[in-house]
Amino acid sequence: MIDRQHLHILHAIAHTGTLTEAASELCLTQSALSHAIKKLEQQFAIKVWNKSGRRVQLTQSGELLLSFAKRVLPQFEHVETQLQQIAKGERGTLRIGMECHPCYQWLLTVIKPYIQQYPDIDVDVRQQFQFSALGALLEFDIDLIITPDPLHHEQIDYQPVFDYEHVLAVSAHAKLADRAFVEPMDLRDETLITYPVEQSRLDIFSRFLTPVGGSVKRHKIIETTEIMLHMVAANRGVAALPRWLVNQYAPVIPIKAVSLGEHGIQKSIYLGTRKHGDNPPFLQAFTSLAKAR
Amino acid sequence: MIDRQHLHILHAIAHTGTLTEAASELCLTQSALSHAIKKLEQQFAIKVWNKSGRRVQLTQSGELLLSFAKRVLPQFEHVETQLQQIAKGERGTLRIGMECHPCYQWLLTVIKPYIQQYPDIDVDVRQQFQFSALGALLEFDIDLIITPDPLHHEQIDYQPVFDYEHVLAVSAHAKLADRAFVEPMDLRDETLITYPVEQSRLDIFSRFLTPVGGSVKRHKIIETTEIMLHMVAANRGVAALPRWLVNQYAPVIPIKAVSLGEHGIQKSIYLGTRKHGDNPPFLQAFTSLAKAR
DNA sequence: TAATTCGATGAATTTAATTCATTGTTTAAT
DNA sequence: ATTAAACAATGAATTAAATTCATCGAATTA
Repeated sequence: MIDRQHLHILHAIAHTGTLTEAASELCLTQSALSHAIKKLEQQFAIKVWNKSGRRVQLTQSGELLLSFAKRVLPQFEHVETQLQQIAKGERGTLRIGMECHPCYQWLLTVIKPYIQQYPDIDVDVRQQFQFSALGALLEFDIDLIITPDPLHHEQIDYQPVFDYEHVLAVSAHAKLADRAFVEPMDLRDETLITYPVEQSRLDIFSRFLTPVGGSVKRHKIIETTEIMLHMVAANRGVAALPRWLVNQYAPVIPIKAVSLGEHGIQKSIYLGTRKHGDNPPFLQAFTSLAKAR
Repeated sequence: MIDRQHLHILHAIAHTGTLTEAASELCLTQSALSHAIKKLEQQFAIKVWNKSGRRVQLTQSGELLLSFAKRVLPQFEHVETQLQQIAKGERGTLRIGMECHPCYQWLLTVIKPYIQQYPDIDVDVRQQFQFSALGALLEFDIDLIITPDPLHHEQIDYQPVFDYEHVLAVSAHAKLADRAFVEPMDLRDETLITYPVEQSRLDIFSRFLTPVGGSVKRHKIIETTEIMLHMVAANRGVAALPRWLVNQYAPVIPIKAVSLGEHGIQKSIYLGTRKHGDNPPFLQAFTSLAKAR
């Protein structure tokens, strides 16, 4: 079997002309090279070089191997450089799984400075795991999940990175728009618009309506934030969303944020990572940057 | 150092999914793969895979190595195939050194059937060694010399492949044109045109003039056959050349062949090869074909 | 002609690769 | 819930391979 070492030997021979010099270049003895190539020659029943005087002269097989060596050895070196960059955290792909729709807006504000600071790190945001990113994290398909609902798991480490209030988005012209906050009973005759998530993971149910036996008139599912907000603005329903998100759209879409209950629903965005495994350095860098923000 | 074996391991892992299966594919134990990659990991301070359940999941480093393996392993296999072809004599370059100008004409008639019979053998005819091909043969720069002058050498084996008569080419209108043969004395007042070779290697001197103390009026050096023949036709001199060569040009250039001496000078074209060394099988095939012709 | 340089080679040695035997997990089956 | 089977990791033992050492012979240089 042709081995990388054989290629190194051929290469060294080619530009020194003698075994002895080539050997010292490779920090080996002349004997080692001679034996190594002899073995290759026996394996393939070829000659790699011929003695010509007291130098060596490559045969056709030797020239073939040499040209292969010149082509392929730099590729090995390149891959090794890349591995070293990965080891030093200078290169890699940060694979992020998103589990919440509105988190994306927040994520952008973190990614922007991150990619400037780490130009050789590819950032790969995957939204297809929207509702089951945990499994993907455990399967090493992603390295980080961003979620407002830190489902407890033995091997996952969560860290809060951003606090916000979960509020009710209502049309600026709705009768609830002037209220300082709403009570569960106020939603009895409203249409509630939510993302397509199981009800137990929607805070407006689990932390607002369900505890006091409240309910809504209708429950409508919408996937995209923008359409959801336009529906709200048109007074076709209300939606529970982060306050910062509602405020961000308020100047362009006539909507208003109203607290859910007297004290509001306090939430956080969490970053989830595997406790064990090979978390690369640039992942730590990302979480640090996210927390500092 | 990344080794070819590491790439084989990565490749096997990738399409089996488990160390155990990959190991049996490579005719090794699971332990061997584990140790081999562990060493690589330590060397580069990386992780190549992570355990995910009881399978194994490649990391980014692992994927990098895998894609490299997929790219480079086929190249190794290709080169090995080429080496085997060389070993079996199915592939190679027949490097021929020409030592005589007129031999080229003869060579063409041999090469034509040869390249049809051996389509994977490149034929490389080098004329730059015209007057010192022997050294090139001993230095392994060529594998075969074609020469009418088999300079004896311990390590060179000569075989005659083509007999011909060395004749004097004269203008069709010259007074010597009607002679059955010329004597050395007839050249006393002639201009002799030869190739630029040392005089001792010119048969007209060594086998015709010098033995009887003959000489010529002038000795002119010309490198190319065509010009030489035109000079002869214009009666500007005479030249010693193979009869078949003169006859070949006679229909288009007004020249005539006259024997040198009553019995003529009989010559042969020889093929010279190294007695020892790595003479490839297709070289033997060439000499056989040349002799059969 | 002698001294030097170089590659080849067999034997000895060192180094590296591989296996063996075992452990701890994970998954599937009972 | 328990057990059994499948799997990867690991340290120690073993085997295989690479490398060196010590010479030799051939080629070149002084």
